[in-house]
Amino acid sequence: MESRKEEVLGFDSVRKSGHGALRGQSVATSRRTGQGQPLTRPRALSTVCPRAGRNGAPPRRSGALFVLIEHLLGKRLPDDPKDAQTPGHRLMLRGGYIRQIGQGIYSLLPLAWRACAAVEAIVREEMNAVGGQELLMPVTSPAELWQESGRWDAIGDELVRFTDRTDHSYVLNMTHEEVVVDVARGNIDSYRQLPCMLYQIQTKFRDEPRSRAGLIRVREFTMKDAYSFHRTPEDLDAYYKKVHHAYERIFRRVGLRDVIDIESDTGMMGGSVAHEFMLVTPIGEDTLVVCPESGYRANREVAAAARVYASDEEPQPLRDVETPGQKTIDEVTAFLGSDARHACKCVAFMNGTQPVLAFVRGDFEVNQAKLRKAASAPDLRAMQEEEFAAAGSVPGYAGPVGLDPEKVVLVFDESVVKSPNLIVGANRRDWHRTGFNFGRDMQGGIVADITDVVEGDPCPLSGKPLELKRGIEIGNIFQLGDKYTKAMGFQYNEEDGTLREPVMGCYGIGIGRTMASVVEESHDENGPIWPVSIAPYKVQICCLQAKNEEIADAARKAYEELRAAGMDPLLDARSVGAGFMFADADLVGAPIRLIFSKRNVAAGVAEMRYRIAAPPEGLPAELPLEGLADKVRELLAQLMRPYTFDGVE
RNA sequence: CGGGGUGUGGCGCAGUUGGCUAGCGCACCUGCUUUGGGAGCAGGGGGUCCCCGGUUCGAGUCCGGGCACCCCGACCA
Repeated sequence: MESRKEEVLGFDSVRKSGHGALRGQSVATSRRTGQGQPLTRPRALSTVCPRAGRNGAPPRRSGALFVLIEHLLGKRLPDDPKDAQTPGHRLMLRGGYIRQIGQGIYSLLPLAWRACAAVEAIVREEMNAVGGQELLMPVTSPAELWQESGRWDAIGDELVRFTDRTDHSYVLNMTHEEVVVDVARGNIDSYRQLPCMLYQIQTKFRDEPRSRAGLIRVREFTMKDAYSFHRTPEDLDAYYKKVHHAYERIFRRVGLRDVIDIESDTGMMGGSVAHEFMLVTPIGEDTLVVCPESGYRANREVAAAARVYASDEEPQPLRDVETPGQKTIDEVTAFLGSDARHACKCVAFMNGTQPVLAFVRGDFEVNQAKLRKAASAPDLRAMQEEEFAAAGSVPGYAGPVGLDPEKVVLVFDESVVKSPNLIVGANRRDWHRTGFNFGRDMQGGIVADITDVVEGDPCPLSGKPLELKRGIEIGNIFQLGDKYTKAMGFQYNEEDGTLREPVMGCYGIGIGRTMASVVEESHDENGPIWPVSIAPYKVQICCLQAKNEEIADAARKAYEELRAAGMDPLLDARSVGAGFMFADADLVGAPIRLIFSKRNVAAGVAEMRYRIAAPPEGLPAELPLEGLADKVRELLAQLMRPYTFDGVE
């Protein structure tokens, strides 16, 4: 295999006259295809000797190894691709970071992959630091495992299922609770082995109904997922806090600035306590509720508000009123000369075949995550018009009075329970009722908070106005409890000889999404501004006037010295205009740029440019070529400081 | 799954009521000249016009059906 590879990569086939093996047409022919395409892989890019450079640029030195920008796979474009929506997506397409292959499915080209690899390295360090053991679980798993946990039925189309040639059912794992519990139950028998944390960095597939914004929301993605097992909920809780802290370190180290942790919904993962780590950004898909006063912060799916519904209105009698053709809250209240605060909105759902009607005051919106939890209705979907009859109601005129609680689940928001004299639907066409008072006109049903928090609602902690923000979820942590260990029969021997199920936590980070979030947060119109910690290339050498032997030699010498000193610079010695070269360099986004030119080389210096969000004071504008590598290394160490903790905890 | 939009070389686009060999800019290749923020001249290569069917002497263009991708919504462990 090894010898074959060398032969195919054909280092010796670099032709004197011109192109490197990667571009050349005469490289070894692929035996399989016979089409004469050079068989290459990205790895080869960093080891292949480059071409001599066009137009008589200096020939390569024998034995020298370069990473030349013309060998860097990924075409950099002057125009914005039309499908790009967010700034980060646009720059990653323009810079040749990613290539879309289908809806929500991308190849990561070398630049993106290098940044992701840097993110992964940081994640590994921090997971190892909290005692994690890395392993690798498969992309697929048999249906039986998911039937054991109950999620084979509980999860919808998002879980991709398929059968093999012998008609056995499998899934593409969208998460790995089932698989990791299987691994753990086969390997952990004793309390002595607990606590235990296992993690992997692996591909997930979720058949999202809609992907968007490049790597921000995709169907196939790389995720770091970690799972911990504990003897007691207290131990889980303590460990959960440790991972929480590790996550803060990770997001700081990858250079994300505006990340907050918020309380979140546990959704179909189950469990009790959960937090999400959100990059706060207007392009985010989640709505966050925060209180600057108390520090309260939560996903809108679970956020609470301390609303007050005081009213001194006298209860009015319940009365039928004709409202021909008036269906919406706006229409009905306008027709009756009232307002949305005096109306009761009914939103109709189905949970499988079970009708679920949610009642909120007219000026609020139903929060489906809250409703799902309150009504124990995991499969909530909007009710179709033709399903209203079975629920005993009429679209546009649905109201709480007169429905059969045996057939219909009724959920009332506090805003309805505590507000007097509401306008409600009469459950017959063209009729409403006024003067509805919960308690007098309606008993029973489920009473719960099922509304969205709105801007300015009082904070549950401080009572001050809440603010709404948007965010991208880049990580989450859950306390799962014993849901999976119990369902899948994972037991261990306690000290006293009894059999017990461990309690479990799980902890995810989207690797590609984190990398893409960095670009969303840190860029200008010319390209990403990479944090030094995850920049695909930390140093780029730009050699202007590369046809001049002396200048090119100086640039190449610097390149070799930097490499020898353990750095991995990118060398651009193309015979192109300075503007062209700098524009490309901006798209690559190396934080440190060394510029070699006639006047710099004559002065015995490399000119320094920095692509850094907040450059520290006193960065050198040039460095002497003498001892350049050491100086650059020191500079890099200095620039890395904001992304490390320097032993300070 | 609903609503809207787009499919023409690697990217961005033009292509009239159906009519000549399908065009433009960028990118790419060759040569020369240039070289500090996307250079100039000359020459050159690259296209199943998303797919299938139909109408027609003739279809990128008209008709029917499909597919893909994007946006908004529904959905989202």
